[in-house]
Amino acid sequence: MLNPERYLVTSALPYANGPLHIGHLSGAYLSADIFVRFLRLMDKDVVFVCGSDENGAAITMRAKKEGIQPQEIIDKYHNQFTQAFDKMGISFDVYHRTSSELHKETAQDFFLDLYKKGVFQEIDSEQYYDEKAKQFLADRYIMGTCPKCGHTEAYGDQCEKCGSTLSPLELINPISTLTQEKPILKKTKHWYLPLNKYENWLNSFIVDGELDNTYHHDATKWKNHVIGQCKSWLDGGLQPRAMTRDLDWGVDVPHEIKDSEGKKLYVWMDAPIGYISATKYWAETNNTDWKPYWQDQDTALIHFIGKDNIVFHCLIFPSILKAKENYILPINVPANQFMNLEGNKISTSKNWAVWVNEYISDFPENIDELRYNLIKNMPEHKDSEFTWKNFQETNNNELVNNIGNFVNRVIVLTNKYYNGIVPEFDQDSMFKGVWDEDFGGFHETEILSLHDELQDLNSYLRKYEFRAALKTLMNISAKGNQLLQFNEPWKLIKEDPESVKAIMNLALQIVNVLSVVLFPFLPFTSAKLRKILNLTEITGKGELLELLDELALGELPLETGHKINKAQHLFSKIEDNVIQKQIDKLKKSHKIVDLKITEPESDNLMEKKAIKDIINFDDFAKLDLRTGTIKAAEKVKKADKLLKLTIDLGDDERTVASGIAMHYTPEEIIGKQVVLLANLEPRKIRGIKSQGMILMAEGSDGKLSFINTDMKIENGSSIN
RNA sequence: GGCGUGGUAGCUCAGCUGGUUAGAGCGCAGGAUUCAUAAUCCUGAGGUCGGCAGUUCAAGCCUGCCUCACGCUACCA
Repeated sequence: MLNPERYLVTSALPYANGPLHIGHLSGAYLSADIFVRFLRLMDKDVVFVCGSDENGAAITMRAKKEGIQPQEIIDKYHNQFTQAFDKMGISFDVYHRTSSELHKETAQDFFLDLYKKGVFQEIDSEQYYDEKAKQFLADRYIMGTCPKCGHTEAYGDQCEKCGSTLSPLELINPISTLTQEKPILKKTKHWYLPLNKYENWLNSFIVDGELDNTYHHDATKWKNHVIGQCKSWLDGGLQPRAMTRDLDWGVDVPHEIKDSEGKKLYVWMDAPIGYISATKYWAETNNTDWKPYWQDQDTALIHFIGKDNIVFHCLIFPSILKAKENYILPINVPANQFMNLEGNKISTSKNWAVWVNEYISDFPENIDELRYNLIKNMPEHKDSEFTWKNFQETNNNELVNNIGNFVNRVIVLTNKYYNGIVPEFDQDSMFKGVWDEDFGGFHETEILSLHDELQDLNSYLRKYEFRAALKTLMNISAKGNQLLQFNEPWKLIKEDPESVKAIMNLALQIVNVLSVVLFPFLPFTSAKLRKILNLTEITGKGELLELLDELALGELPLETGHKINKAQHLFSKIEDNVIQKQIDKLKKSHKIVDLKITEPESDNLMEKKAIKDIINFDDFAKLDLRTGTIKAAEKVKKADKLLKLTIDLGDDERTVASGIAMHYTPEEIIGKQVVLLANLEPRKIRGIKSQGMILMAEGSDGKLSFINTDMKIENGSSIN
């Protein structure tokens, strides 16, 4: 599709469960916004959709924790998101929400249609059910001991301590967080999308860019890490995925379907359809038809996301659309990697982040300055890093000194020499050119070079190379500075005022060009500059296309005789103390959480591990507990968490594999006295025959500690 | 351990299907200049392209092994 008739651009739906940080912006929103603004400048038909993802168990969890209704949570974050995106200049055509009726209908229609087509596999499985609360438990409503790291407060879907993905059935001692009761296993039915059936089809879509042996898109233009991750999944073989869950907050599985009571659509069947419902909402409010944007083959669909969403948007959602039939698929998914902050990963729970709403209130006049830095460091191909120091440097050295200064010198000189009137000039005037020094400069040839430069910028943006495009923009302004420096109009004005007119006119043309191409990147600065130039604001109605045409024809976009306004600074320097304050703030808030780590995680509803069922003395007597000393310890190869220990039990010696490598190094535990459960059935772990188990106490932060005797006691002593 | 992505000047990164003395921006050093927010312009220093081996007339780019970072995954009574 070389020249699509229209574009539909999406940004990942943010989850209405916590505030936005700069990582979100640099991942899925800024890139999409630049692209969309660019398309508008080129007079393309484009719709930019997004919205809040407001369903799922995590929202009810949070509501419960804060003691308010889920609706209040989603309203709070939805409003916060709307405001943050608006202030940051993210120019969605529609920002919708998945709690709306329109979305529910859309998602349900989708599901019902797939159901009627017989796409789903109905699978009965056993799931945890809370008899007291009379409901099936979502993964998030079950807590228990993580089978992988032993963390006692792991959720049914994930252990936040070791980060592993779990299924509720794996949890040891599961507890319902609703009632603190032990849940029972009960049969439940769910509908699965047989992704395995789409494997070949997906493979040619991803690897060759072909759909049913027909060209769809240029797969070589997709980012390596996107194709790489998809291939990795495809090579591993896809499994059917449940499209429904036993949840209490979300879109109901259509009631027409048997056994659908109490079941909700899972996020796969919910969030991406939010793009479609958002488009419908946009069409309704604009009195137009949504269908061409999702069903016409001449529409280019582009998903902007972070790397965590690749599989979702490249494999699962396309499969759903394929099953639905007559929907178009993305021509590209330019996923970004992650942005780190001051040497560490951005983390919401550790409060290591620059929050968008806080930035907005701390720097209400410096929105474009943040946009600039985030674009300059956008993690397009690998993880990148934001530092406040770098933020200050790019602002002071590039925005203020390069572009801001150039614009200012031109405006000041124009006002000084020509009373703010764009001067007429002689086309034959010659001066020192900046694009092609060999031939010397004529106004006309320089304008053509400027035109070429804009074409470069244009092609970078088409390729989603936003860093390179931004650099081209800065290069135009650097050329402007050279033009002034090479020709020194402040000297020349005395000897050759006619050439100065040509030079200044050219400089003004460059400034005018900047006011247009700034629009996708720094929209607020663009508007400010247009005011200084006494021109109408750029709104994205084909202005760049028009500009390119005029330049190619040798016409002057900024007409001679036009009167500009007085000079005004586009940017101002950011001082050290301001930056230091932000760094201090970041470190301080981080520390507070550090202290908290020793307390129970605030997210956990279950404060303490429940006492287990009563056992009788005989049960206890079965345990043979012995003291022992660690004689040797070594890391088990090919396993991150395992240590192979040799325990001295006096007259006996045991080999034990223990999952403590994340907590202790082999060196530091040799010689330590421990308590061993000596009559545990031996088990082979990673090729090692493990004969027993070391007793460990686990703190609420998940830290492990050896159980020890009060005083030194001989090895092999029994414990009662 | 498996899979994926990345490891290029002090910092942040470009380097297309392998082809002459490896590039940019920032920082640094020296010089020029004053219209401009002590801004600008010029020049320069600085890299055995993560390591080792191989394929080739020729490798930053291809192959193998190793290593480090990040992500997914596995082991972890």
